[in-house]
Amino acid sequence: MSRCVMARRSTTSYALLGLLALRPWTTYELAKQAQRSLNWFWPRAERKLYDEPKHLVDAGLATARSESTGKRPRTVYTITRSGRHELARWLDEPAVPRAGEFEAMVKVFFADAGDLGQLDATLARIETEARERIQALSEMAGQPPLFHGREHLSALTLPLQVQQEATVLEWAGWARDQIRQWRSTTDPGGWDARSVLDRLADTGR
Amino acid sequence: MSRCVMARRSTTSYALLGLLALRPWTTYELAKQAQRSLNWFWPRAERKLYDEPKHLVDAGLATARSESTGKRPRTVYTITRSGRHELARWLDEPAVPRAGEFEAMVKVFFADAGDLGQLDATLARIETEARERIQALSEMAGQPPLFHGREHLSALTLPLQVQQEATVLEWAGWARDQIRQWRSTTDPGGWDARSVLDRLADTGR
DNA sequence: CACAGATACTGCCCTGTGCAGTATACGAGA
DNA sequence: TCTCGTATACTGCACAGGGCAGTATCTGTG
Repeated sequence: MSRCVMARRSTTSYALLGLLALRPWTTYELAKQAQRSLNWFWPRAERKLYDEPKHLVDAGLATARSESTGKRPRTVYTITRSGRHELARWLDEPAVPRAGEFEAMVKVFFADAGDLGQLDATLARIETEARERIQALSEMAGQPPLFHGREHLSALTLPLQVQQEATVLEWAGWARDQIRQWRSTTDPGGWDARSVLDRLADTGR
Repeated sequence: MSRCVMARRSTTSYALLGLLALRPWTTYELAKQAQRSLNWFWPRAERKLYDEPKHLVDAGLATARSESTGKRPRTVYTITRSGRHELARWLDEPAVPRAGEFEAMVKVFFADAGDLGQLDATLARIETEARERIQALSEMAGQPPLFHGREHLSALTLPLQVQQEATVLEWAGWARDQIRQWRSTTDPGGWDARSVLDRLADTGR
């Protein structure tokens, strides 16, 4: 049946297994739901979300059932007893460290290759994005829950997402204020970088 | 010489091009420096950092010079005029949205597949990691700068990194406090999830 | 009845990761 | 002088993941 039942599953596998623990889903529903709920802390391309459930079946953690809507086929996945057990076991493993990709910050870090207008535009886009995300998150919080009996878990995780965005928003505003004092991207004029860094060095003490 | 001079470069390419704009580096130095400075907002495996400079040379954005330390060869990369121009042009492009991977949050979100002890352990590990990172960042801030004349850019970017970690640290402490009021991971008892969510829904207004 | 938008995927090529493997260089201590 | 640990300087391989294009059917609205 399957060659590698014992292969270590990826985080993406476990994330989908977590959704399957709530109820059975078709691949399409699973992909959409993953993008709605998991995208904030475990973003994955739709393409990937179509492949993973097959691996779960190979590993015996889920079963697939072929159904159809008229002439169009669809696959419904259901978690197995072994799948629930494996999910609970996974919760014990220490997680891989947090990692963030923030291309705009690369542009800020190398701002001295361009001019102040470019830097301010980058910061402005960061602000706009953060504002939009806070909006989206607060709308999510206002809506009735997709699964009753799981509101407490949303209420535990959502505040961090919102606060992360608020932190970015506040920082971008501060940064735009600071660079107004600069002469150019290579010359901050009288702006005191050292005192900012020294204050950070103190927070670690 | 090269077949795809016009291919769109990846963010990783531009990040390394940014480092090359500061001074010439050997591949090894470039890889180490990228992990020290860029890892916070653009993390990439060392393996990848060895491949990318070759693509930059193919695209005419850098030149490679073979040197040697005794019998051991090494390659020194230098940015070209065309490379500096391309880097400045890239600063104008809107950046791809921020994306974060946070496996521990997946474990928190699916905590109802396990017990309160597992959830608390996950939150405790998040706290420890955040504390260690704040420590590392504040040590970076305290050290003399690697390039003089670039302190202002570190002073602009570092505060966000520190504040992000502080936000995670604070949230994890709050979350541990909250779950002490829960009966189990599936039953929060009298804990009022709704009021937390309603407060978040208000922040977006 | 047409058409937009949702459903339900697959193939291809490229980027990126983890790990193992292969060397040499160099300084500190036995 | 020899050894050993650490830094230097990479490459190969298998697999995870992303972006995009393509294919086809279903359903509700005008």
